[in-house]
Amino acid sequence: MSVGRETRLSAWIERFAAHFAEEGIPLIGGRILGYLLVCQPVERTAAELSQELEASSGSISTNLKYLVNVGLVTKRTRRGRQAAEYRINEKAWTDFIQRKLNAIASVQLLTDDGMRLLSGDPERAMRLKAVDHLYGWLSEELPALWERRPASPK
Amino acid sequence: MSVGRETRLSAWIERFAAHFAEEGIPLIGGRILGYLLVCQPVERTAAELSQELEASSGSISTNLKYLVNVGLVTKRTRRGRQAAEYRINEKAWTDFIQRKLNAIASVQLLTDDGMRLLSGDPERAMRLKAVDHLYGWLSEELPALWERRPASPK
DNA sequence: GATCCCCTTCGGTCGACACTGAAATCATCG
DNA sequence: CGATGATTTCAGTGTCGACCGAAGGGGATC
Repeated sequence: MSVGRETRLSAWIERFAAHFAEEGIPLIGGRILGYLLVCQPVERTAAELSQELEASSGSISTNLKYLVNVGLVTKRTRRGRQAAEYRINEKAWTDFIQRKLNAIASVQLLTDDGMRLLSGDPERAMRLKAVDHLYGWLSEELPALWERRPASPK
Repeated sequence: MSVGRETRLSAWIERFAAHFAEEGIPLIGGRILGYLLVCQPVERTAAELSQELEASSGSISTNLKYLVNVGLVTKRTRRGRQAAEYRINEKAWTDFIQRKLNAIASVQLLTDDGMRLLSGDPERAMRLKAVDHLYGWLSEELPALWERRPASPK
């Protein structure tokens, strides 16, 4: 007997959340992200998320606030509806990833400052130079690569 | 009256450590890294690091073990010397960065699995598809970019 | 304005992890 | 083999952050 699609999807959501937990996103935040990526219908209220994901209303609220803040989720309120509806904002994933790439490239600012402090002592600067060289290259190439990113599929 | 170079370097080390602390590397581990990148002479014993960085011998030991493990620092023991000497391994920075890039690209494995679970329901898969598309592109381009990385400067 | 939901806020708990310092371990040398 | 000096191990402490659930506040409907 095979497991149902929804069961497998919830296992997938858990894997999804686990991955982002390693990157510092709270587990429940990751679950919300994964869930909103595959749920039907696409919009959910906080109460629904709380029930589906078996998390307290407080945790849902905190994490939604965070996700809305970074743009990965959008909140929609409607007149005549007391409950706000939340949905994934696929568009924001580009910014999300760009921030990660920038974080890597930004080390170059650090190594650069370090090199300045060691100017006049090339011998001593050798170790830092090797690292600076690599990050210098990345800070050139990563933004350039990013410019070539494809548009979203239709 | 201007501050000395060593004072400014220790401030730089602190910034350096702070950056990597955000990426999950313990503060003391980051300090060791920064310090070993600029110290003169290049090799230090655990006891010296403990004194210079004002950290307990235990913390130094734990963090050196971690740094040696990921390859960023190498340990050298010498006959006739009870104290091991530690130094930066500039070469290992490439692997270190590659792991970061891989971590980003590896999300594609997740989105791919998700797409499989939603096959047969293109409507519902639309949101995930947008994200999968982006990560698919990254998982092509990042390794390709990495292949073009420059050799260390002489 | 009273009622009813729903959401957010907030105090409190729990677990994880960095760090310390002392004790145990290990290697070298007399 | 004992002494010495260095490192690793380990138990204990403190901090931080995720999470919960109850209390409070804001809309919407009547």
